[in-house]
Amino acid sequence: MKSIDLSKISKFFDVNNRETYWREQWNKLKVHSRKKNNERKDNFVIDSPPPTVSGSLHIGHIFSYTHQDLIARYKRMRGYNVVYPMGWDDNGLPTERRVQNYFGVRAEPNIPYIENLDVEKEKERLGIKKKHQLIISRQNFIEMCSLVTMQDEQAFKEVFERMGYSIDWSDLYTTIDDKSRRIAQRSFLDLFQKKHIYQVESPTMWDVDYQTAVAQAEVEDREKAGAYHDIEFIVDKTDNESFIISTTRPELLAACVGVTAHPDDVRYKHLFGESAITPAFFSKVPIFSSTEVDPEKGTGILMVCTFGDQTDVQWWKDYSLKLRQIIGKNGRIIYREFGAEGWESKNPSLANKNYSLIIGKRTPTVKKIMVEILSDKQNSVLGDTIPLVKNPREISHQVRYYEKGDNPLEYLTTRQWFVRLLDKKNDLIDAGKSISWHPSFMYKRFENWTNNLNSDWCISRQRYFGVPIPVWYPLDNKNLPNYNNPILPNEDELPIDPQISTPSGYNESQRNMPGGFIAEVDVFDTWFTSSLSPQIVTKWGDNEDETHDLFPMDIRPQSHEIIRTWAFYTIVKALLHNSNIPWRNIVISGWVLDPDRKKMSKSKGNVVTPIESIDKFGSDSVRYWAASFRLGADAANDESIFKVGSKLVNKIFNASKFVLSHSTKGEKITNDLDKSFLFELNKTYEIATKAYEEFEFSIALQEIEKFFWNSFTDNYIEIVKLRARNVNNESEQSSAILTLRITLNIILRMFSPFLPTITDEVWSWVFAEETDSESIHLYHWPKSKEIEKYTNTKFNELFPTACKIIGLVRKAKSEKGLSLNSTLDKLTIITNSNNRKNIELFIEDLKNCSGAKLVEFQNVNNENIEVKIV
RNA sequence: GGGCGGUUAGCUCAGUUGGCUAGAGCGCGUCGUUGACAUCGACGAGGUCACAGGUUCAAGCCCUGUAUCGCCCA
Repeated sequence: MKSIDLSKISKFFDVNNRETYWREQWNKLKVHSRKKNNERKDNFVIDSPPPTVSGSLHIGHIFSYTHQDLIARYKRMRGYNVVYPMGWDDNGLPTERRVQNYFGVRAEPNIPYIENLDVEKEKERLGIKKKHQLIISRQNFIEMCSLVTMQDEQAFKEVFERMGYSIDWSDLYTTIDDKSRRIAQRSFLDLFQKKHIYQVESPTMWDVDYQTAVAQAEVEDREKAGAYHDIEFIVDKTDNESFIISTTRPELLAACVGVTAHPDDVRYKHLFGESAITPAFFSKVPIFSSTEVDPEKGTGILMVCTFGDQTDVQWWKDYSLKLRQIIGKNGRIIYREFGAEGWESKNPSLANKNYSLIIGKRTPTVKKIMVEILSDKQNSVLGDTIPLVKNPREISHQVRYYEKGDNPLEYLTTRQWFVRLLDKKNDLIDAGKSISWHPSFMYKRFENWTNNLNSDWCISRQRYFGVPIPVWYPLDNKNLPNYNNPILPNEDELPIDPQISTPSGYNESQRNMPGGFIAEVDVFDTWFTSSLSPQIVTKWGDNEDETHDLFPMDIRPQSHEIIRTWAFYTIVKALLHNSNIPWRNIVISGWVLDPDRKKMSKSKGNVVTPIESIDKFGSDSVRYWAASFRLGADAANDESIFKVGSKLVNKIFNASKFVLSHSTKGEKITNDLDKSFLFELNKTYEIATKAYEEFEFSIALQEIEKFFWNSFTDNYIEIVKLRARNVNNESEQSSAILTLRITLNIILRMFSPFLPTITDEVWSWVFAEETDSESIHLYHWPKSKEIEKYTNTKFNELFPTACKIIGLVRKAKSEKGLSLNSTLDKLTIITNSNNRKNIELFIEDLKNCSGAKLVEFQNVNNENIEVKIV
């Protein structure tokens, strides 16, 4: 039996140095490589989140990626072929912004591609100043995005490796690479063929800064200051009755197409069916009733505009109102002419004079101008009273924003592609129910979201760095596109960029020509691609398609704020493409909060990067911190827990030195106390394993740690220390040494998913050779028979009893001010005869550990145990 | 307004189907080091389990309500 020479092992564990060594070693041994063509039941597949690679990783990423890795490492030890891929999400707006600033370029549709583009030289050639943007093709823009993201990807990978994540890098993908583009476009073709996709020109939420449509999932409400403007309208009747509407959006008065109030509202009941005339623009609009109106709000009667909000859109559809769109794609008021068709006015010249004051302005300015216009009684319908009946009343209200945007969303009528979802709510909820959510209450978030969906999924974006929507449209003889008959590519041509590729049956010379074709310029919503992470990893539809072996996947780890996006859309895609759930389990990590309990975010400026903590405490300690929180629970970025982790690492290092410095030729565990101790180990093993199976790794960690520190180092080692050195009783000695080594071996394996570096370090001293397993991470999870074969149920209580007595002796010594290793002339144990019989089984260990020269018993008829020392 | 989660020691958190005197780590106090470890060990102080009712032989845990913090959605 091999043992170690204590004098050759350093006093402290050099974390940083050994981390580097072990990362190289794991790569060499291919510890994290998965096998292909394994049967589904032997694989454990993780649908790991591809981080957005614009910017840097923060400690919150490390928190949740550690949770995944704990599961990956555990399952690998359980004998599964663990498929743990990684992706980089480089697709989308954050990258676009960076590239624009970094290179000073901007993409636009219909710009020719330039091979080997050198931005500096091209600017010089065209005489463009350095700080001005060069307009380039989408393809060139995508190439630059790839360049920029590559640097981040390298940095991310280094942090992930430093943390010891057992990712199989051979499955790496990026959401803009050929494979992802191909599969995203294949997804589109499949959904199109299955008639889940449609294209329509209709009011859609629009961000005026990014100038793109956005989906419901990307919208957030923000509390903003606003003001009610009370404006007088006139009923279009001979007696000139008037009423006052209350609106927070006076800038849309020119877009007013109706007036509505609650059907039961006695104030306005008699008006339904009549028409009203707007001030300033003198449009005649219908007055109708709607139960959607809250009579308590404002004046109880309101104007309907195209479009102020979602209900305006609904009223517009339900009551077939006119379309008067006045806000352009850039958020500025566009040119309109009152008096023209659709823009009828009782006083076109005054209407146009007023309107000319707001053309080209943005909404905040328009609000102010409208207040001025409406403060002039000339602009009232009858020309006699001021239409703005009182000063605007300031309020605070919820305003809808694109989550990445700085200005409120507008509803613009544009042509967009949609995936039909509203008819699938029940199927989606059923799918969500058949997935196990960890923690289970997170399912409610999904259910609420799905139930509250109010629009189909808008998947087209008017952006550049994304996956192109793979369609063309035929052009008629007047050069107008026929959007109803899109031309789709063949599947084997994918991925394509319709601005570069030619549809079959056409020549490139027919591009943009009458009778020819025109390319779709939009790209997909980034979620359209990221929601395919399971299909991308399994290479769905490709030649080496692994769907059969890997799908549905086992777990989806993620955090809770993207349940409505990433989890939701992934469930959608799996349902529509595979008629299945994407994964059996979804495992949700909480957030990392700063010490003030605020969520870390770049905008708050409270982001902490992990590198400093890893340098200071070592990655095992950072992993310890992440592992000590249960799923779904938010965690504070608390340095004191990193410290606890590094203390544990150190303790493992030292205890292992002690245990492995002993060796024996014996092979039997004969001592009953040793057996009783192993029974305790078995209990810990069972609790930890069960917790792990339920992804409750924090409980597993807590149990293992408690056993290691309290039972093993503080008690068992202290109790058998002298016996393990006693060469005069070989069988007793070897029983102790074997117990120490078996226990250490099993504890190390149970700790190894949490603390992969220190456990492999210690494993390499002796156990690697004994087990013929060069890394602990290649060895299997402990099996209960490894422990149970040594236990003997008859004396299960011996070890707890021994701990109790040792505790009492320590307390007594402490109270007398004696040092713990002081000797005692006599130790008296006061208890009943049954306990006495048990204690006598380990009386020699007890003498050794307490320093007592003599142990006496005092018989009482009592289960309790008390001690006296002299 | 609807939904979800939290509220336990000075701090960070456990407490699994109700069951002995409510736990851990950190911090604090006292004491202790020549052989695994001072990045250690021992002992100790510290809690009306947010509040109010209720169910029960028994409630931190179950029920009702309230307060408060956070999140998701209108």
